[in-house]
Amino acid sequence: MAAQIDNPGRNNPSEDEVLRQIEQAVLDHRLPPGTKLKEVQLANLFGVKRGLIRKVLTRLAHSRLVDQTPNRGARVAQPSVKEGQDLFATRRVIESAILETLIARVDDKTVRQLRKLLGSEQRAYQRGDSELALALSVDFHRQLAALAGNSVLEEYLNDIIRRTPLVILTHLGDDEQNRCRNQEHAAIIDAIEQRNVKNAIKIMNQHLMHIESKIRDKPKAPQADLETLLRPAAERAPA
Amino acid sequence: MAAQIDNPGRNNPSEDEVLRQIEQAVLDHRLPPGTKLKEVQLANLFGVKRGLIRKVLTRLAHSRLVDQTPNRGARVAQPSVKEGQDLFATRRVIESAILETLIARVDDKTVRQLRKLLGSEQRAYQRGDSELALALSVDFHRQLAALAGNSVLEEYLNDIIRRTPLVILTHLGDDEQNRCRNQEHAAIIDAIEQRNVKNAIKIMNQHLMHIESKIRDKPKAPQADLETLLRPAAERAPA
DNA sequence: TCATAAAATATTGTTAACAATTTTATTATC
DNA sequence: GATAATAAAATTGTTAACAATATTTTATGA
Repeated sequence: MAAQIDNPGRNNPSEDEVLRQIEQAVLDHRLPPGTKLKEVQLANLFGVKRGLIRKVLTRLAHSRLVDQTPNRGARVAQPSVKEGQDLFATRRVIESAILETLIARVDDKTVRQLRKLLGSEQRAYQRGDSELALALSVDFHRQLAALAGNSVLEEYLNDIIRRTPLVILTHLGDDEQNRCRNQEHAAIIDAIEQRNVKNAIKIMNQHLMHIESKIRDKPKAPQADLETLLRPAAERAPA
Repeated sequence: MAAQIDNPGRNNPSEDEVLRQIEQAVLDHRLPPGTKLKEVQLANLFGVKRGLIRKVLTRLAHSRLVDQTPNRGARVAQPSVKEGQDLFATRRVIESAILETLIARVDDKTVRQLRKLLGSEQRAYQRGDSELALALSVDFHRQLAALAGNSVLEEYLNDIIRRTPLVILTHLGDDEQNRCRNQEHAAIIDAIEQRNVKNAIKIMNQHLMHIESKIRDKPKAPQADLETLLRPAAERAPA
């Protein structure tokens, strides 16, 4: 776990700063779901007292990024398939509302801002800098929410953005196929520029569905019956 | 403040229980926005140690129900007008999505459940039991979310429900005019029964707009200029 | 009597110590 | 060598004491 947290022991970080760094480590896929978060270790890593870490873990648990079990400590959360599906479905609702709100108030400066961000994202992809590309693609969604100007929608979207990697990594793994498709960001900006709400929402939904549709219960391996289990090993079919 | 918290010193409540009781006091309009939440007092009231209260306050602050200022303690939050407007606008988005999801899966048993709840609510109104009526009208919305079956939407609606009284009490006061209109709950159930998504959403939006439209910046009193302020008192116009 | 400064009290923030529980390592037994 | 029991170590949970800060009360001077 130590390698996945920034080298933070330098300057006595605040509670908020520690919170942010752990969140960022989740977002960057550096802290996989299920990772045990030990208080003393974190306190040493960040150069803070254990009490501060306990506060941070409380907050992270309250946000569902972390599962806290009494006497067993904290782990990075592992959402169920159902929760993953619910999260993505809700994400479609929130992102659509953001687009609608944004388009009702958009101006040319806003569009230029978005295109500039898209440009950075595209260059990062071209350079093969996948860490930066990931960060910028996340920023794209954040920026839409910030520009829409509804602080509650923004808050919920940021919450969803923080939780999305947990779903993806838990159920699909860390594969570039499961990230934002960059060209869809461009198409969304085009639709925004054209003030075309319907089209923007349509593309956004496709954008999200390409990941969402893969989140489902995997077929369970057929359960061997008791008779099969009790047969001598030589007579069993290969597993 | 003591009178507004349940008599909780009896049985060593858990952290979650203390959290719930404070949330409920906000929801019941017993804890007005701006109320100072003193740690030692709360600890004595609930019969717990101060450390537990600090954890609860951290969680409440993280949920924006409470404002925590360093060295000055915690107060029940007082959302701005803008935040109130954003919250209601977001509520319309979330409630609409819940209705849509619910109607896609509704059966007769669900409709009966909702009608039963509505009946209790109507009887409370008729008896003039306004505390119970308030609680049941809140439960109506909660129930819609629970029955829709998307846990993330449910979570966000519950968050919104907890924060809504803060907006109303801060900006409109504790007036029965600013509560749910009971007949609109009935009309929403009718639309659900008819699987009429469009109509259900329309009524829900009207339901929320009757409060939302009152949340706005009040015109500021004209600011007296310096000349007026420096005139002898006898020559000043009445305030 | 009013305004200001000083003192006292209350409240919030932090900490290390200790208790309780869980996990890991070691030892004993078959 | 495998398993169970025991011991040791690690981790989480709780607490009271103390530090730091804010608020309230009291004293003093004009």
